Amino acid sequence: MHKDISKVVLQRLPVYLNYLKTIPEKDGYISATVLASRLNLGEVQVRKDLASVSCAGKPKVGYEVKTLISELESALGYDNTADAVIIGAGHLGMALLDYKGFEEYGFNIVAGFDRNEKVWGKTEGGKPVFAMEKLPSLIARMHIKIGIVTVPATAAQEVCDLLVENGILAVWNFSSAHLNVPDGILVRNENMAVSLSLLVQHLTDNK
Amino acid sequence: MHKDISKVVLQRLPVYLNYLKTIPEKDGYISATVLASRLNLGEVQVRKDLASVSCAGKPKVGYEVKTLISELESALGYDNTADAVIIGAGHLGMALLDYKGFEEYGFNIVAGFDRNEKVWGKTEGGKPVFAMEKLPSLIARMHIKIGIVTVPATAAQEVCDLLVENGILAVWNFSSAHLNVPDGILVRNENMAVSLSLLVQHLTDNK
DNA sequence: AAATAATCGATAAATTTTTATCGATAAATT
DNA sequence: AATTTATCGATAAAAATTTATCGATTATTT
Repeated sequence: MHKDISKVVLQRLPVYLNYLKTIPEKDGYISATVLASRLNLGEVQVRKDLASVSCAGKPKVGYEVKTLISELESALGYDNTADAVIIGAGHLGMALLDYKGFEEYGFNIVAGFDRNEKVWGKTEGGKPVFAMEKLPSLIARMHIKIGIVTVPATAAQEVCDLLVENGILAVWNFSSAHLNVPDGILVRNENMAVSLSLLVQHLTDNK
Repeated sequence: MHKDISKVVLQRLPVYLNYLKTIPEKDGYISATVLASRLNLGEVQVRKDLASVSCAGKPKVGYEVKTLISELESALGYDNTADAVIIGAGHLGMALLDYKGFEEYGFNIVAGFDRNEKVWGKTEGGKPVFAMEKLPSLIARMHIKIGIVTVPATAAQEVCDLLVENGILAVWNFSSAHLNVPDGILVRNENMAVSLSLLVQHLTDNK
């Protein structure tokens, strides 16, 4: 079986998956060569990446798109059926609540939570937004291990503490605050400015 | 001067910067050792990363936080403000329009654009949302080079083409669509599910 | 049926990134 | 003033990642 796929490869796999779903060859075959040139990647790199997921490549024709897609999906979604909650139902929280990409990768955002009762109810996508008070019982009942923090920086630590108290093991932090957590709790910071920064860097380099 | 900072390092620098801005030692010194343990990174890695930006580290005490912050900021190019526009004023677009992190790091989202006239006007954060028709003139007048695409996947290519036609050089794509662009145009895809996936991976590994 | 062309997948080389080691240096201590 | 301690920064080693090479394989063409 295919295991131990490295981080960098794991980050590229969705690119392939994403692209394969849009191509006209959907019912036929595609070669690593073609895929590479379409995505502006190295031919060997693509072949090696795909090898970590599939062994159904045939010389002269390449990979059957259909099987490759399902192989990528299972590799990415394998063991990933994880539930998560979002704290902070502002624009970003709402956007993530309704983000369709998660389902595709086996993630399920169960619900959002917010202090402000004006946003309680349902999102456009049909996800519920509850009062903060309901958080502990829901986390416990559904054995949720992942919390997504989309509150303002000033409230982030407080929310984080609450999550940890209630048994959350991993925190995905969208606020700009640095979160202090006990050992064993994983924090991943998402900084939009970083991504934009890298984009701009590239822009000024190539000139 | 410090040049040729690699991509991986470039991605870590904002983590340091971000953290340094929040610490109590703001007016004093901090060592790579302490910084590393606080951020759960390798001591040597931190020292090496900082070396690519600063040479003001003093044995026994470490780096002066104040200077280190400004060295990081200038290395990351946060002095040079870059303007950008957002196409698609749904929840995600709105969230990005009002995202405070950008300003803080020297980026300026000038305006949002949307087909739907119901969202024209101002965001909560005071950023304007215009009709699509106003896009070409605004891009031209303000010499905007960066476009952020937050429309549904079905409209993404069309929007991308429009941006490119009007002189945009870099596209930050939040839709799940694969974008075709001419040579010389940079596309960066943001996939939320990938980030979450990496978080979960970590979670299941360490157990 | 044989020759040709395209591509896979494995192996190897090159490059990049991470981690380890260690002497030099500056503050703190004796 | 000498000694100890903590840390830097440079150099080296290890590990991971990317890129190149090449024989094997399979469809296509002759």
